[in-house]
Amino acid sequence: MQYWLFKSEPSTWSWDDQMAKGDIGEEWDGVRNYQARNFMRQMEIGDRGFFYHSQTEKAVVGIVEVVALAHPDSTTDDERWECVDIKAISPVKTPVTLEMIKNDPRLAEMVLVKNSRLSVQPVAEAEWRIVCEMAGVDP
DNA sequence: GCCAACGTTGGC
DNA sequence: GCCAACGTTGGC
Repeated sequence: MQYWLFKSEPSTWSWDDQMAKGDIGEEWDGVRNYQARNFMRQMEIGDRGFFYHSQTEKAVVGIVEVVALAHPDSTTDDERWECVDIKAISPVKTPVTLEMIKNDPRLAEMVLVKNSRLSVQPVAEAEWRIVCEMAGVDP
């Protein structure tokens, strides 16, 4: 089991949009970055991830689960691009803001801090537990 | 709205 | 295969 972080602009695809899809989930499409795509190829069914709102909110707002392995991205004919499907598991009790993450020295190595532009990122197990604790959800 | 950081593209 | 130019992202 691995952990991930999915970043989205709420004006494009928000946590509310994701929850509205229920257990069926939705493609994490639109990724046009090789690093992000390669991480999605590594994902397995049942892997968990944080749903992060960039731009206005800049916070982890929900927990998601991978429900489909990487497959061609239906929004393009370009066969280079693939994506997984994810479904919402639960919202967090307390959104964990980027500021909170930056202020915790234990999270200084998070990709979110080190490479803020990467839209799909791996999360270390220790980081997962710490952020879950801050968010008030079970790891 | 600005700007820094980064990734991608294309000419050589 | 290098590197300059360009486009995009995201924090501030």
